[in-house]
Amino acid sequence: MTDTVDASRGARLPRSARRKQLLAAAQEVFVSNGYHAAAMDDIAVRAGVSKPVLYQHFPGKLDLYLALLDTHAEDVLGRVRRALAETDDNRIRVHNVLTAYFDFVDGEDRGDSGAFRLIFESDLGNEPAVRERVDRVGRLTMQAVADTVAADTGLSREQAELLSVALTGAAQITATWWLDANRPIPKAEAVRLLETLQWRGISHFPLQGTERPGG
Amino acid sequence: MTDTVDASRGARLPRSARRKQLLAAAQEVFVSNGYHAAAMDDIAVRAGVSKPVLYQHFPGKLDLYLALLDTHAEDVLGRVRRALAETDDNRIRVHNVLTAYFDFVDGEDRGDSGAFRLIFESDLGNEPAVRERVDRVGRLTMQAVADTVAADTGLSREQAELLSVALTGAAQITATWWLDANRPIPKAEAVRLLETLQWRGISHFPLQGTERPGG
DNA sequence: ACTCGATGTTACCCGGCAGTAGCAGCCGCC
DNA sequence: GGCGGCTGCTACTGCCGGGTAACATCGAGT
Repeated sequence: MTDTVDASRGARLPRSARRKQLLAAAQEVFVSNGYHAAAMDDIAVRAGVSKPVLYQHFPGKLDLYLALLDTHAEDVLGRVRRALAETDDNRIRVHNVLTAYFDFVDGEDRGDSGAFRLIFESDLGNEPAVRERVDRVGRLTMQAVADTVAADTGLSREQAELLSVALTGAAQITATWWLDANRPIPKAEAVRLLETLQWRGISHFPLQGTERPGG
Repeated sequence: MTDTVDASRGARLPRSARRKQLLAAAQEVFVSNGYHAAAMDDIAVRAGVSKPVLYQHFPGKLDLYLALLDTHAEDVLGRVRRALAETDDNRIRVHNVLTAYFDFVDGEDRGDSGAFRLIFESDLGNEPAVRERVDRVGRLTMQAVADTVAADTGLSREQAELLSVALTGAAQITATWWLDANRPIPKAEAVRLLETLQWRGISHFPLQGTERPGG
């Protein structure tokens, strides 16, 4: 998108501005190539700068990656928590959480091209520091949802967590799929369909005995 | 688990037996380290053999990985398709698909330790050959479900596909989470809970107007 | 028991890339 | 107006790991 390259090759920049620019360049390269296929040279060139400059701002490749990861982890986490806190109507909560995931994935507003892939599709899950951060996002969002589910259904904590994983996981997977499929239907419609699906599924728990065979 | 190493260092084996053994060793290493952190030396040592033997059976690291990927891709795909074909009762279909995912992930019967991670958590998604195979599994399972959903709900193809992604995605994510959380509840109970959630969600589509606010 | 080919081994090559040493130019400050 | 330090660059090192060349060993057939 933004060809930051050769616009200002050789120009001096204050530290904080340079840092932001490097992070932006790194994000583009990491997102489009993944961690392993991304060379530090690529990132430097992308930022219109040479490699040692990168090392003046970040001690190593992993640290650079983690800095990005942390930023976006806080972003999703905040969105989901706000989605739940904004109301006490559970149906609206379902709606808001779905919207949160779709907005996060669809970085239409921000220039943020595909930052969500760093978290949802990292190719560095075996690095402990990365795994810890990725797991943390999943765990905390799930628990935020599970708090409500457990409180309002009377299910055990384990049961509530399983259902919450189903709800947040579906939101994440569908949002990603919707984007990769080039937005086959409008965002609002996608959210509305999923909201109906999930609300019908979760709203009357734990009433048992919905036996109704046939197709 | 099975320390195939040094049991028979130096022993000659017929080609097909050796090949199976190499695939088994490769799977263990790829699963526990991921593609990038797995060295061909590791795999060879794991199989109690030296590196060139590996190259007598597979032209390169990627081919070895793809061979494993193909095997397990067919496995899940077959399980889900059978789950749908075994009945025409849609509620049982939901049950069967969930069971298919949980059984696939929980390789209790086979020695198959964590093979599902190769497909659901590959760290080589940027390699086109890998991406193609992983996408194919997701796409075909989704479409198999979407065929039924579209037929029985009257939704548009795009809408049916979105909901199908939600259903299969939730099955995949919850099964993986359940295993990683060390099976917090029995498999049958997890399936039953999710079956209820999903069946309530999907069964009466596309009836609109389930307005019922409040918590 | 000698040969021949399949099976294995040791020991190497070499390319890619993270990280670094040492040099060059720009700017403010006395 | 030249000196110091900050910003940046070119050019290198070192290592890890995929892939290979050349040599060794076993066993079947005659």
